[in-house]
Amino acid sequence: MDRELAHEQFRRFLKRGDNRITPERFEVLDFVMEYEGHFGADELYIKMKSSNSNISRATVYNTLELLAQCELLSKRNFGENKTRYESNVGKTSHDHLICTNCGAIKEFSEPKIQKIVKEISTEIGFDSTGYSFNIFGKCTNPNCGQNKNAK
Amino acid sequence: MDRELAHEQFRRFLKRGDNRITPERFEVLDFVMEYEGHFGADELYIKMKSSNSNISRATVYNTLELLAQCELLSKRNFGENKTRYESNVGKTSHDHLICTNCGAIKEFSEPKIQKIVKEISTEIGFDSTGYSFNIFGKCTNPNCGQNKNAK
DNA sequence: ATTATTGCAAACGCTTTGCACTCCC
DNA sequence: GGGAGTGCAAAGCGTTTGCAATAAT
Repeated sequence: MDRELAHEQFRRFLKRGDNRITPERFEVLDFVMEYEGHFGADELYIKMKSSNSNISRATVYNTLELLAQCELLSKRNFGENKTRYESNVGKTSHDHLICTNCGAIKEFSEPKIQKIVKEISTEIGFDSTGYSFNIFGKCTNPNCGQNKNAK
Repeated sequence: MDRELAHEQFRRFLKRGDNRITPERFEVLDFVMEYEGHFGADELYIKMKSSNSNISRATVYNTLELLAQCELLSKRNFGENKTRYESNVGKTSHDHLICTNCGAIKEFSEPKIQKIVKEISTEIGFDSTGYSFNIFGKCTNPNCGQNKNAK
């Protein structure tokens, strides 16, 4: 089961790095896996608090960083000056199209990109650990532009 | 001459959008073109202030947004939750490798990326206006890791 | 017992806002 | 003269920090 595997992966990661196994860290992981789509760190904190968790902001922020290092979580940035996260559990790697008009986010996979990342890194002399690729534009949703959440 | 052309391009852009031609806007443009490499909005504001300009923060931020719309300026995000800008005057389009260890930024051009952006946008049904592509990793500079500015 | 981790609150850095004044059209 | 644009200061927002208390090793 995904949840157990994720816990196991996180536990191994923590031990490997001499980090302690704390209930708070696994509580954060559980909330992360429940999330559909992308979320901000503070958003997750608020959500946990309103579910009667006793977690602190600092712990949420720290744990998200650990989960990202552990690759259970992807860090994204959609050009809004805040970090967004997305669980990797049960998902394949992908990139995003962001509608700058209504805020809609669509996913796509394009294997050529990984290849390009490798080629460029080798060419320039760079030990690449990841990349970020976003396409911005306007989506074809007929209701596009009615969403007040867009910038 | 580049400076005159840029002014002319900005002037036309402003008129087209019913924006006013103000000395402050061209003052910002001049400072932008002087900058080598990437800079933050506040950084530019401070620099202008210390050059005895009477510019305000609000005007700098507003004008940078206009210059980006006008395509005299590129907006970048290197995963630090702040917007970075880079003058397009006298430069060709490119993307970046960011060293997460020392903060070094290298540029590269890869025409395949534009092609991919077009293909994906068509496929998904999306009217793309731009993209952002960053590769993260570790550079091969022997002094890498000694720079305290890196995250 | 030791010391990493936690919760809390306050500070931080970048950006946006509200307002009265200014000056482009 | 009207209203977009300006300068200023303060507020906003996401994130980080310092510290005493707690709990994993």
